[in-house]
Amino acid sequence: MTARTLQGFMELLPQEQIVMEHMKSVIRHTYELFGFAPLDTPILELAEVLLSKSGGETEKQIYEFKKGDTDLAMRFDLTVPLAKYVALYNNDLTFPFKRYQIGKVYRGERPQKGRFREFYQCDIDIIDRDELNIVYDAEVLAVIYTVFKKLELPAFKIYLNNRKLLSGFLESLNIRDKTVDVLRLVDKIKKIPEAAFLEELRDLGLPEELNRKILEFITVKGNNEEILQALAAYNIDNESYRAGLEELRTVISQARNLGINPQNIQVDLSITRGLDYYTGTVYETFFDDYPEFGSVCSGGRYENLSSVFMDKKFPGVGISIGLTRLFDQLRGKGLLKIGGPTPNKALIVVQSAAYQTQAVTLAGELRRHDIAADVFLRECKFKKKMEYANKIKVPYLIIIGEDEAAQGNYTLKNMQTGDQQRLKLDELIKAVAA
RNA sequence: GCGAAUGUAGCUCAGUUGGUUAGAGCGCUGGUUUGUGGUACCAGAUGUCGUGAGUUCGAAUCUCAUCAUUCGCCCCA
Repeated sequence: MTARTLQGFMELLPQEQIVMEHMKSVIRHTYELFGFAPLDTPILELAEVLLSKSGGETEKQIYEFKKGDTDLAMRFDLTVPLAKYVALYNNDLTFPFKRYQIGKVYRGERPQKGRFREFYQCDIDIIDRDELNIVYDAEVLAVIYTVFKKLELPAFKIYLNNRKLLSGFLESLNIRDKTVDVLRLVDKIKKIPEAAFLEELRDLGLPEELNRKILEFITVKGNNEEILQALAAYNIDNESYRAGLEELRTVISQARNLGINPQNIQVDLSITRGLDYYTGTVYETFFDDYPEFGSVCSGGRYENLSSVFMDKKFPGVGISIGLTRLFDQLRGKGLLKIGGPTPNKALIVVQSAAYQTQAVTLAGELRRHDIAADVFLRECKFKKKMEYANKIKVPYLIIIGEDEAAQGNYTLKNMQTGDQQRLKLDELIKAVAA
């Protein structure tokens, strides 16, 4: 029997896991800072629930199995479980309902770079009844912006668009029936040359003249203000188009009021998102210098979250950080500050077993002062104890030996600088806590 | 689901037209005399060369199969 881990499942060493947990904690705290409440739903659900609103692609990738007579499935994302949750508890929830959820989701697809079968999604969503204020679409941007800033990530941009613009535009060209196909193609524009894009449009049976217009429309360049102006200049007489433009304008201006640096958001009309339940604003986040990472955070607005479960209307807007991908790609580029494999601030070592009692007592004292500390208990040469302390990269080493015991003090060694000093208990605690 | 590539020590890899006991660096273990690590020096361990079969006097090297991994496409975080 050889030990191995399934492909597409991430497993980390302690020094990496510590960084991962830190990122999770920053995300969690930021989400709560914006007033989102925590939510946890089961990893397993009835298959019929998870497959309720999905297209063919989900069915192909979802892990599904039978236990007894029950058809079960592992959650594919956190949005469908949220839809079920809202349908189930809407009478007990207070709207607008803001929730966050950080959890693993499962997709049985072929693992590739940045693609996992088990990965963390860190979702936020705001759900309301009947109508949801458009300003929330800007708030979602502010949350992501704050998280990325706090995580000290490389330069990034949140690209946004409004689906109503393109669908209104296509409607005005009288090719509304091709909307889904065109959207799928638009999503690929960054990956394929323009000629190939035009050819694929031609394959849809659209006339050359329209195709040029579509290409021109989705590749409008400029800063946010310039793009908004260009969109207004199109002067398209279509209700959906006008609504989309107005929404986009509001989101941009409110984002500024929320304190987002305009450098970090960019209107991009080629962002459409594959998932067909989005109806308005859509988001995707990329790093300026690492486009190959793919989108590390995306989402959008949907008009009707729980429609498959009930008649009431619940519009929402949400976004999700793909934490596993984010972590994996940053690690691959050496962009993570990976430290030692221990959360300990101090390690206590004794010169000989005779001082074990003092060591254990001191550890208790440090922990009562909220200082993560540990006693090294393996009996070996003192040199080995030093090597251990060095290897786990613990910031402080506390030594107890004959002299210290006699004088009733401790030797505190800063492992980074090598400096050491003799301190009494209260001085020691102060020095380590600093 | 479709297409392509790659499998040699824990990791990254070398291994010359098939030729004897398969190598390097990093890491790991021990040591350089007993209260001090990170540097240096010395020594050491670890491989059924992915697996199975075939060709050959002889295979890490050639052929086939198989498994695994990786990279594209599709779709997505």
